[in-house]
Amino acid sequence: MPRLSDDQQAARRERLLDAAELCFARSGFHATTMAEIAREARVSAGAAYVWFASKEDLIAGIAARDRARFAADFEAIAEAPDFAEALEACARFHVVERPAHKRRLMVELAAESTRNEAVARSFRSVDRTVRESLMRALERQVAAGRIAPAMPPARLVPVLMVLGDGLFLRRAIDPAADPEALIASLMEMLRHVLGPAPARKRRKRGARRP
Amino acid sequence: MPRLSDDQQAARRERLLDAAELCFARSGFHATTMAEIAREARVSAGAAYVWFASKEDLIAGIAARDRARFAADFEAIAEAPDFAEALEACARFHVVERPAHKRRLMVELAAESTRNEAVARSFRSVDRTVRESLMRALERQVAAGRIAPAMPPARLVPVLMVLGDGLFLRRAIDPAADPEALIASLMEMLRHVLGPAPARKRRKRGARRP
Amino acid sequence: MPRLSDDQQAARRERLLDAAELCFARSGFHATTMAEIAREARVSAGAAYVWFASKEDLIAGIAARDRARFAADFEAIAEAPDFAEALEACARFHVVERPAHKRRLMVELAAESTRNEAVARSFRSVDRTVRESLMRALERQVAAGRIAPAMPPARLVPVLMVLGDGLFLRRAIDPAADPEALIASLMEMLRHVLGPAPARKRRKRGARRP
Amino acid sequence: MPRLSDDQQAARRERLLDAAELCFARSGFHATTMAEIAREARVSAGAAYVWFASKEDLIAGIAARDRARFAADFEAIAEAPDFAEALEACARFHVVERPAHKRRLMVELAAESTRNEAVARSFRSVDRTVRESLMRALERQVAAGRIAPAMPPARLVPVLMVLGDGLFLRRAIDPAADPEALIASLMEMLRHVLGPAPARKRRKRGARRP
DNA sequence: GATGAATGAGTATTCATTCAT
DNA sequence: CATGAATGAATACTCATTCAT
Repeated sequence: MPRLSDDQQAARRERLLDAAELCFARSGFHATTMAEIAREARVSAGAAYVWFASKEDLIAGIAARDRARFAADFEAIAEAPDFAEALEACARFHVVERPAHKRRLMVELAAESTRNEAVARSFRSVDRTVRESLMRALERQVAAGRIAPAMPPARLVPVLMVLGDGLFLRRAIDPAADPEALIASLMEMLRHVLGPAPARKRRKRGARRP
Repeated sequence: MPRLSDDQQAARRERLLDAAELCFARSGFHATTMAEIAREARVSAGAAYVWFASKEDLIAGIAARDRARFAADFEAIAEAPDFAEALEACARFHVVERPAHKRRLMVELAAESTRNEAVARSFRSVDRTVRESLMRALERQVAAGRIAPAMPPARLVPVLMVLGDGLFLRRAIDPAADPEALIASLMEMLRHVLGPAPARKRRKRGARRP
Repeated sequence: MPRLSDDQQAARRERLLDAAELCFARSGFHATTMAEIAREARVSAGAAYVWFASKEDLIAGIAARDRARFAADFEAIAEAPDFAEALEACARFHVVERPAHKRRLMVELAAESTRNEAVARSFRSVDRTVRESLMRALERQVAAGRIAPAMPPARLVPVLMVLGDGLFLRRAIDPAADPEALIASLMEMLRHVLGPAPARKRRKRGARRP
Repeated sequence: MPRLSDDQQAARRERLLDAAELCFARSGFHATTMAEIAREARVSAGAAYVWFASKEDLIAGIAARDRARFAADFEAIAEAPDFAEALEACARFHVVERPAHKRRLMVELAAESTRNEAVARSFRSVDRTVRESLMRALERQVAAGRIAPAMPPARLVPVLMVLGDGLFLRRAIDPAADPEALIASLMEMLRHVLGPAPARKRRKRGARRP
């Protein structure tokens, strides 16, 4: 049979990952059967094994894709002109706009990361990326005199990451949480800590955003 | 064997809960077999079923006990003289002193709470307790003039909870995180937001916020 | 502790047998647990084992009691003045008046008799008794000139037993069967075969039942 | 392995049903393990579940197949030229020729029919078929003047069914019963009740019974 | 490459039975 | 004698994985 093109292969993988994500978020890794995933992806039971060596590998694949997306978003933040604004947009995207199952999946993955080395690697890798991106962003903004944080970036970055973790977790498991209100409150707190942009810079900002 | 006293019954349950907690934290709910738990508790395979109707019920039992402990800690905070200090002590206890498996377990429980209604109930219940305790604490401190938060308690409490969630999650899954440093940074940020404290500092505050 | 009197002991056994009968008829031997039986008898789980060595022994005990009752009924038939009448009364008692669970139990026991030697013994024993009683009854009635069967007693008795078996089984498993109609039809057929009571007795019967 | 043809699928089911029948008749439904059945059918432990949803479903499958066979036999009787002869042949087939385990199984199924709705349905369905076939047969024979029953078909049919039930049960659980003798006696009784035969034979029979 | 039937190890749960009190 | 907690062997059923077609 004709070998599938790379594009087709990638499409097959994506389709299985999508199906698996849905199923895993719905029932958890262990309560989800390979048969369910195959059904959701509308392929046969054996088909998944052409693209993933095992269920574990499928989980790892999901972690890798999910975390890669995450890392990319934070690298974008590092380049954004207004840090707080970019951070808020990113938070809103992940916590409000993305479908809920993505967040549930993240908690599942977090739990799994303590046992599945491949998943743990994905988490470590994205953590490093996020940390570095945030550091870079903060340092640039400080250097530019746009913020004056109440603590040095090296201490502030872990705090930002904890805030993100908490926002994610809370939103994933507490259906009563109001994400917009939470983001607003967190950003307000954050602006306190990042420090009001010094008075002398206001003009600049005022110029850009009248 | 005549009926066990209530104390003895409770002891049997505790022993099983302890064993289950260990095993669950080690391998996750689904990869842990009832046989393992029984072995860890040094009882027979069937013994668990004398005290818990099912594995699910055992998980729910763990959630209930864990969350109850948590709620109690926060009720204590509400009565403490110095809010920030009490909060910090509580954080340090849960995030530094308690054995690591309790934290891993909490992530596991969080993931499970989206599927197991009994676990979800435990989470909702402790959330309510924590929220109310924090509200009470903040309002008392504000009334006493010991803090002057940058935002009303009703907005601050969710922020505090998200901070706690994040601290917990980060500490549970990131072995590289330095909990003491994190707590210190978070408390510093918090003190910024809670506003400068005691009377001897009031003049300063009065100066800043007339 | 004071040894129970024989009467008390017998009462305990009867109570357990009654409970077991109910449970067994309701769910079958194997789906019934010793715990259910104990609960139904309002004794503890271990109590049954004071009076019966095992579940199997309990089943055998039920078979023995049930079949003994049956054998006694047929011995009475052998002594009755009017054979057909006595037979009909016996059929009506077992098939109409006795509680339905006794019949369901009998089917259960019949199935079990192919596997449980003690139960099989009970069945063989009652079969012998019934056969002999019927033989005796038929021969006496023939000798007395009250019946003139279309076939010799040695051939008729097995037929009667098959009729009884069928009546019992049908009534046990077919809720739509009308037992009174069935008995009437069977008796009518039987009277055909038993032969009309000789002419000289007709007046007597006619006198009794005008 | 691509999808099996319908024939192959049916063959797989038949093989499992055969194995299950043997095992069930040998040890009863509940004492038979799915592993035993699989071994008897020379397939793996999980294979049964590809074709039957559960043990219960397997039992129901046996009941359906067994009863279907039974119903077909009786429909054939309805078409036979000589009713009594056909009935006798059918009885002989089921009670003498078929392997003993089929009869033991029927008692087992009868007991189960009071608890397993699918089995009960099979019994009800075959009962209806048998009843209708017998009715049709009797009415045709009566109309043709070949029999003159001592009671109307509507009363005779239930009697015939009870006779069949009894014959089956007796033969299933009483190893001492002589099936040929039983059938002969029952048929003799039956011929009494069905009444004198065709006109052209009347002289002979009339000679015997003036 | 795709299919889905087949495998068989693995597991939660049940339950007859025991026995310390 | 009675209790009911404890035992541990037994079993229906599941499911990741394989592989013949």
